[in-house]
Amino acid sequence: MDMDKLVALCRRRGFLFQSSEIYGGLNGFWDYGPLGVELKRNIKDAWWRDMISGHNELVKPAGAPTTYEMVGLDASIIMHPQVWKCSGHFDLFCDMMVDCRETKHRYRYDQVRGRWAEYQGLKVFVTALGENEAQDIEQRAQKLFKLRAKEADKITWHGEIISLAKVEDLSKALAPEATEPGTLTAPREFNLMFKTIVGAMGGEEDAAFLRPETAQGIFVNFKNVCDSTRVRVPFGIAQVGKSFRNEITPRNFTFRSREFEQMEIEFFCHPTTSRKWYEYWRDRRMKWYTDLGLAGERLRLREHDKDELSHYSVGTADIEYAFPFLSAGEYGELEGIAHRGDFDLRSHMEGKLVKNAEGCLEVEMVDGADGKKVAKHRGSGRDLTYRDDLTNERFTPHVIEPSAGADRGTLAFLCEAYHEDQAPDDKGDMQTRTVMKFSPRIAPVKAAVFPLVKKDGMPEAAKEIYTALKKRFVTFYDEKGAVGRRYRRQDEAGTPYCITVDGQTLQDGTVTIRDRDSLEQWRIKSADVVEEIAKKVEG
RNA sequence: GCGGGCGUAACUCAGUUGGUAGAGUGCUAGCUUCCCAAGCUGGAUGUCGCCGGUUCGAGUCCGGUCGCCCGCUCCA
Repeated sequence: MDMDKLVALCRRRGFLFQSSEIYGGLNGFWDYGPLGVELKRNIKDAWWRDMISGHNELVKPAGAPTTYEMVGLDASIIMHPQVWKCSGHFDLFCDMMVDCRETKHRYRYDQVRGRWAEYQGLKVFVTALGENEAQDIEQRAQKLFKLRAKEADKITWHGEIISLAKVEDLSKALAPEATEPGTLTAPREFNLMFKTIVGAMGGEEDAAFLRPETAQGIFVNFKNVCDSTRVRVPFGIAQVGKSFRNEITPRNFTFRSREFEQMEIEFFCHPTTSRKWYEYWRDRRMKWYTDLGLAGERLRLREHDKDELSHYSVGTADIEYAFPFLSAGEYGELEGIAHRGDFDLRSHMEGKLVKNAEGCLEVEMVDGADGKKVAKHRGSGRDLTYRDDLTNERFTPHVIEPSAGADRGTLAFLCEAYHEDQAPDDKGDMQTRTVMKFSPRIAPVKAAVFPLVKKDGMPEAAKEIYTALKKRFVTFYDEKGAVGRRYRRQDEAGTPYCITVDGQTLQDGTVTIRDRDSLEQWRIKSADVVEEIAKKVEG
């Protein structure tokens, strides 16, 4: 499938527009048009219904260890800045970076390390990356000074290996992959989170951030939900909402946007059953996509390798889609299902966590004012543990996080739906037909109603059917031009069913109903149209 | 962020050595039409991405900027 054709169709038919287009557009931001908003809403609604409001806590679903409860939440986009410090986003997303003009590589300013080397009056701060930094630094210094290995002792070394951040004059620094000194730019702030100011008179000390993920709103409300709803572990809290990240390179249509919408679940369970719950959610979420029509070879479930896992995770799987804009064999992430252990709740209790030498999580400490070690980012100090009031056991729940991208999902459904096939025109010649084969449940428009010709009372009969359908479904009415043209227009919008009033309708009260994919038509009573569409769309 | 390519109607694209912008499709009005886009007759549409410069005159030349595509980089 040609991505350019899909992009053109999305614009032409009103699925997606570039944000602020009349002003030249804004990179990384997109608007959903009249058809797009219906599609995306249908996807979000299906998710909410299937995961939360339609979940029956009395029945154990297939594959689940036990019954469980699901509730929803809608947290604010701007939260207390400490949330992002404890979650780790602040340190990770607000680094100072330096760029190398020669190699075009970018480094974290404080992570580049090196040592002062001097030879024949030339003093250079030689840097290196990786595990063998001491050895690499020596070799790179030799190379820079054009010395043989046996002449290595002609280099005078000053001080120990230190961070580049402690070097004042970057023009004397040899970048990790450069061949000459002085190629690094001045350190620049690198804000992956959107910064904003709270308060009309606020200054820098009132800085806050637009959330880079919805998940933290759930974690910080964990206790509120427990205290107000009588839910018992295991249970999940779900949330749909906008998140914001300054992506380095927004690209590939809406795939990597700076403003995007997430559908996230944080599922809280007992540590001993967490592995089983992880497997349950991984499989459940995969099935959700296939049930909605993302069923082909382009969709896959991929378990992360051990070394790919985040430091706190004991298991992660991605649901991925082979988007047409990716190279053959490459997949883009639609959803990640992560086993996060007790990392998040502990972070908000104790403070920002890091892995220690033994591989255990502990609060990251820094030197305080009086020389004592203090937490780098202090937690809330609130008790976020859970007490099972049947067993009286108190524990920090483990978390399974199925985190889906609503825009990425929408884009995948658009890609999957796009088809071109051959259909005969009124002369019997084959013509290329563009058809969006959405599953009826997510199709933006469920049905279109046409009078075959604009006379003989057909428009009146058609309008009656349209009015009845409109009460329950997004429906489209069209009486203009040749009926074939009207069918084709609906094909491009992905409307699964077209109802046509013809001469026979006026005699026996039946209409034709046309299937978008098979082009088959059959007759039903016009009084049965609403129920017939309901059966097809709602299953 | 870097390098390369590109930006003309809703879409796909023409537009010569600088001289006031065109086609097809689509859209639209009417007619025709009892079922799958190209039957007939009309109609509308562009600050030529944006800003500035050169010029008597810029879609065309120059600079900047924004956006898109490709390759690096980045992607919790």
